[in-house]
Amino acid sequence: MTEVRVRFAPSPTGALHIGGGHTALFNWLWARHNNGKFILRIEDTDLVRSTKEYEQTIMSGMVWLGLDWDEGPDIGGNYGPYRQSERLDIYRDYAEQLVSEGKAYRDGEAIIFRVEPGQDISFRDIVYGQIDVMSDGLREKDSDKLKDIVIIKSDGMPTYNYAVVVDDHMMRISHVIRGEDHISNTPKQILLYRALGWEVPEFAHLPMILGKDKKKLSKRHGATSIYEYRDMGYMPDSMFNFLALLGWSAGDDREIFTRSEAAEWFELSRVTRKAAVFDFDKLNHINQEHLKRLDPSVRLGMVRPFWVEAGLPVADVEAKRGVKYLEDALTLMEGRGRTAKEMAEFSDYFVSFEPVKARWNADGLDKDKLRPFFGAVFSSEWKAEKLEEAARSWVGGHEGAKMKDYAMPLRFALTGMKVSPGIFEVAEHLGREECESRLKFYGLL
RNA sequence: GGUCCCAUCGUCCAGAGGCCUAGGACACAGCCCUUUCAAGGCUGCGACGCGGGUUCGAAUCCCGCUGGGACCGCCA
Repeated sequence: MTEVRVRFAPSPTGALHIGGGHTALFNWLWARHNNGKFILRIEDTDLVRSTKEYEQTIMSGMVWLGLDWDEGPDIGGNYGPYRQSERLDIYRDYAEQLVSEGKAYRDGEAIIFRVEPGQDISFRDIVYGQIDVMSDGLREKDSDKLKDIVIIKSDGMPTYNYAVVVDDHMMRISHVIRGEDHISNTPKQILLYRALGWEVPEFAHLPMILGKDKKKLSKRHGATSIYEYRDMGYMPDSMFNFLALLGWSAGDDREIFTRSEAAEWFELSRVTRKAAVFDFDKLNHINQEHLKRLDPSVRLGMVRPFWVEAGLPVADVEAKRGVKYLEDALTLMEGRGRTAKEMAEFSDYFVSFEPVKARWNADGLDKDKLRPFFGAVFSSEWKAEKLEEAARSWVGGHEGAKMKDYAMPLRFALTGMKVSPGIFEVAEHLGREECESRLKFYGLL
């Protein structure tokens, strides 16, 4: 069996979007599953829209997702160059060859490939199966005229359908894995492979990703670029996991997995044919699951930037109480919040008293009634179990007193929140000194 | 207009003729747990688009219809 070589070939005319990330991901999975090579090729033949900045952005998006490539414009490889704009001579040479063989003709500066009728250009797609097409089907829009294929544009640049064939062949691509929107381009490319006398690679088309309204994902659906998800607090592991599940499954109930597990289990033959809807609820759930499984130190790394962004003195706290204090705070938060950003918002009181004060209001609070309770709690050893014990025995000793009537004010005073982890755990972690100072600030102690 | 593709719960996936009174996950509803909210546990709601075949038997195979989608650019 020949080596598996696949490629992701974005054009640097925009950021890495969800659809692109999905395609790149499946290529990566197939390469890694087969111990093959994953190649990054930049298709920058659209002179006006391509920029180096976008090329950079796309690469950093892939790095964020954890998709590393083995050959590419930045690291080179044996089949470069990996930027189409640097391969112009190659395209030119083969185009001239086609002209000299009478298979293509000139039209001004452009070179056009002649499409002969009556040819069977069917192919077998790994995902979609047999796709039957005749060259007679290649017609111009709203016309019955057969359409020849432009291969070199008037500006000297190759067209997509032509460059892709030349590059995939020369880069020894074994499997062309790309979006379903390319199925109808494939027969044209097969024509070119045949004219050039080259072996046709395997094709595997991937289902499209749709928005909630079942229309192709676009700006209207909100976040479409990968980075927006990073900024919202989604983790690359989750994004990877979620995207992998769009159009593929391991065949059983395994839904939460790592990159290497996915690579191990992945099979092109298990890819679905139906377009998939991008569902935020599912993404949220997957993110939450990954957030739960994270190492404390990694989790802190995810959440920290959002605390900093909110203007909280994270560095000070780290210096004063140690990194472990923050890590443990987040361990307490486990299962709360579906994104790192939410988790940061829900736990700000561990970092600073300021946001607590900002949320505070004393409406309906009977401080005189509360003080004896807090006094009893503070007379206990500063351990969650002991604190709870003290609280329960105080409540038990006062006719008609209910735990929630006391625990809730305590929670609100300490956190400024109506919801939090167990309040005695929170108190223990905050520490006696800090709790005392917070309660005293409000005159509750 | 032409060519091609798709069609199982609201959504993502299982299902490759009998194991399906169609399974799991998300979402939703309820219950349990409980100092709150999550998490967790349990229960419920909920789908094979329609019509013909083939077969002893069809979600699974075939045909038609309907409904979606992609492409038809000197964009990729």
